[in-house]
Amino acid sequence: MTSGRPPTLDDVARAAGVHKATASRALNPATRHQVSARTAYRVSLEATRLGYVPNTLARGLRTSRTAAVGVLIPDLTNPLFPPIVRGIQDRLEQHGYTALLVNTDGDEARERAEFNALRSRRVEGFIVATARRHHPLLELAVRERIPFVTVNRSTELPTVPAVLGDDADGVAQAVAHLRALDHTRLAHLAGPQTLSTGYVRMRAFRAAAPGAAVVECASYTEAAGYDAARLLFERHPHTTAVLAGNDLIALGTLRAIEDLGRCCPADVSVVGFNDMPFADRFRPPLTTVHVPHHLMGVQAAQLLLDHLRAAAPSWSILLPARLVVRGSTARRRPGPT
Amino acid sequence: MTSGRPPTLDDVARAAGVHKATASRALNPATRHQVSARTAYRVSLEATRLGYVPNTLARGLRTSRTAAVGVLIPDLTNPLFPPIVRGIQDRLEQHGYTALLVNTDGDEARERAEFNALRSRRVEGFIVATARRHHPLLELAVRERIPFVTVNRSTELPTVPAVLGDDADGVAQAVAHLRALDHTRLAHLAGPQTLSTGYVRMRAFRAAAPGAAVVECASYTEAAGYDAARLLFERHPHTTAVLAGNDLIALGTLRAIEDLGRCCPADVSVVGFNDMPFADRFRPPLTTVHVPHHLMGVQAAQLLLDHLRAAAPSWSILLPARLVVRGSTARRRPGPT
DNA sequence: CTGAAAGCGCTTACAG
DNA sequence: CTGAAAGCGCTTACAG
Repeated sequence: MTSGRPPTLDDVARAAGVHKATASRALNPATRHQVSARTAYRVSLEATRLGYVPNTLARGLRTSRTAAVGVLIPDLTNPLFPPIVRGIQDRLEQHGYTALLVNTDGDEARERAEFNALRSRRVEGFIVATARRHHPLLELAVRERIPFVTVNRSTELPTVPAVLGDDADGVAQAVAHLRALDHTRLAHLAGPQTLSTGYVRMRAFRAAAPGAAVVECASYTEAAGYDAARLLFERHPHTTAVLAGNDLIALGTLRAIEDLGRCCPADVSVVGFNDMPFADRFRPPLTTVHVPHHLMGVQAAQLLLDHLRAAAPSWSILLPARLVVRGSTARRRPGPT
Repeated sequence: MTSGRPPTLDDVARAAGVHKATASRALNPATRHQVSARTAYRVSLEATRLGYVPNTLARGLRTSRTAAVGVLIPDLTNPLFPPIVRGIQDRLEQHGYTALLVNTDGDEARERAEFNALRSRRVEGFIVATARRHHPLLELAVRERIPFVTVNRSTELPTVPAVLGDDADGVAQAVAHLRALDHTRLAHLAGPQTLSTGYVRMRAFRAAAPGAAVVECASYTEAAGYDAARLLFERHPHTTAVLAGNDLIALGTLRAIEDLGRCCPADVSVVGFNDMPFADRFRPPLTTVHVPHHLMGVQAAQLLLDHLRAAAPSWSILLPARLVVRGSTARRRPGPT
């Protein structure tokens, strides 16, 4: 029954008594009409009988369309990325495409190596979640006219389509919320300024709260958030409200607050960014800016797909952000301060 | 500078003044020694100068080795899977392999379609995290001698290598912990019995706590955990300790306890399973059985790789589970019961 | 409507 | 050490 190698188109053709070119046309929905109904039927029958699975590599070699795209993310275990990736996969799959996913861990050399590995698999384009504001590899990609879009983060090259959350608006909502709770001594624990998210959120914060304290975190991690928060409370002990660069930084901030013998939200309010999965189950439940990550992935995939079909100039997409108020923010306690 | 199509091996060969067969040998580390040092150097030089990226599809077509494996998971946004996938990717990458990842959402038809799509890309084998105890598709894969291993869950076919956590031991530890806290009215909210994890944990619970209440959840989700917990407390209101089938079921249980006006851990202790990311940040911090998911992925990838190299009969791997005690379990309150 | 032929970009026995 | 040739499994103008 099962021979050593999987059946080829030629095997199917022979079994159906036709030439492999005819079998090819019969099996491809786009060319089926070029073939008599009877032939199409016989070929399909033999194909299923033999368990024929077309060889995508061979087709790709011939047509130079692989129906694969590369997806670059920093780290899949960062809770931000699974929903984005899932959105990408869902939309790609609808179009018969496959995502080839790689982690870069923020390492430039590794990113370059992975990028080339993906090119050697002849992906038709890239979805990039690792963009930095200045990004030599992406400059190269632009020069070589390699189709790509960025997601969540952008790069400071013109003409690169991006799918982003409306970070500036999210920050404005967060600051307005804290103001409405009577907080006057605000601070921002900013994400890395090499990343567009860190930069945009910080600028929006400065615009909304001129003169307020800002400390930059070394990375978007709980540990970096903890360190930055310690520094912040050392320098500005009377801070009563913190806008964190993202939810992981917020988690680090919560730990720092606890270690300092203070309490969130009684003494200090904390707002995160992203609304990561299970943020509502934390202690305290995290007030945070929700960004529609799954949708972001879907839109990024769609944008790339559009780009691949028509070489037409593409646009960027800004998705709405929305403050979600939970337990980590409270009215400022009227006190001696 | 940049022509329309990417440079081929023949372009490089011509630029270096040799035949493409020679260029091929020069560029492949395994055959470089068949070529003079001078030629090897010249070819490499031209390759980098032209920005040559070998076409993996063409190579794969010729050698029938694609250096790709398919990975089947239920849903990437389930927090259990990112660490496993990351482990798989890390080990695969070390060997120059790539993972092709697909989500099945527990849908059998979809799984079959994805499976065939992956076969059409000529993956060399599969890592399956979607295994059910009875699994027609995997039976087919065994019959057709398609190399695969299962991870986290197993299937009831002999000869299929699996990488699993030691669930039975994890359950034993959890029950011992609850007993040590004086709990006598234990209950288990079991995972689906169609899955090896649900089945094995339930059997281990029955063995450790004969006669104790067991309710099966419809799925490994928070919602199903909530429903099952409501049912449990209706039937067995005096339950003081619950072992949940996994952490998501535990989260549903916590919500049910709250809705019933009771308190965890004061009234009811809850133990989860898996130690999902940020389980320590929940309210209350979740006592749970830690399973080394990243390592699990690494081992699964290694096992498949071994399998691909030597057709030798392979083995299974059982990784240690370890109870992590946090805030959701406490000594039973001496009361009127 | 169908077949014969060429070719996508590689690798690898086979000669020399 | 190097080259010429065949072939992996498809698709697609080109004839008929």
